[in-house]
Amino acid sequence: MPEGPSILILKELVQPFCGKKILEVTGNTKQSKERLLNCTVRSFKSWGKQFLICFDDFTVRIHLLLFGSYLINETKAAQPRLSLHFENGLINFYACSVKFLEDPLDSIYDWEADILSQHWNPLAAKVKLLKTPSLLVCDALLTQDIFAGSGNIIKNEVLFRERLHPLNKIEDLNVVQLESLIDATRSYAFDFLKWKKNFELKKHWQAHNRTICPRCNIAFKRAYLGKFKRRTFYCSNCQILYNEQ
DNA sequence: CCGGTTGTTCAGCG
DNA sequence: GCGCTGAACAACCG
Repeated sequence: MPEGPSILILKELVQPFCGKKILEVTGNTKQSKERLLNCTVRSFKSWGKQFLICFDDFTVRIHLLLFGSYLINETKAAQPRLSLHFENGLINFYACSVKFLEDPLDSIYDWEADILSQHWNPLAAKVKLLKTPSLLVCDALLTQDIFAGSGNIIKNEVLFRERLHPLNKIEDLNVVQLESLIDATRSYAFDFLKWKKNFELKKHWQAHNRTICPRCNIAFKRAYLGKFKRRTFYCSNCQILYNEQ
């Protein structure tokens, strides 16, 4: 379910509850959810994969992790982790992390790191990458401090588009390649968003979960690479490794 | 029915 | 304190 673009869709869908008071709170979260009763939602925000429900003096952070899901004005058999009831409907969150944030969001989040934000700052991303020259590109695209909202699908698709082998180090890319990688990540995230809204995301996957490279017609390599050891699909022919040591 | 996964955190260890 | 590893969490699909 949840890479950054999916959280943006969630944020859009809950807008009818912005400014509304919470009339009932249920769910199996261990957090003190009673606190939310009679509170008015001031805004919904997001940072990368994190969904933020903002109140006057605190924020609820929802992270869907790998298996989390939500339903709006619907229920299913599973017990919700957190359920918020409003006069005009309800939001159910399942299998997610729920956390109260007490500090101002500006002190917690670097909005410029969110690949989907209007505050996204590609130059800041470049500076961060240049400070971690030995970082593998496959790991860089999963590092939330640099590319908040990017996940394993975005990683595989961006590396394919950029014709970069996942085991390249940042220091082995020239500045043009580095800037192109940064721009391509944001650009693919918005393609992801558009396709996801149209329920056609998978149809557009070129590398992720694919077996044959659409450019070369040879078999994709499939391996668990980098410090994150996430599933990586790549073409050993057209995704180039610039420094094989 | 089992294996696998669009993710993160934490304990334990060297 | 750091980096690394493994475990834990947990739901749905094929």
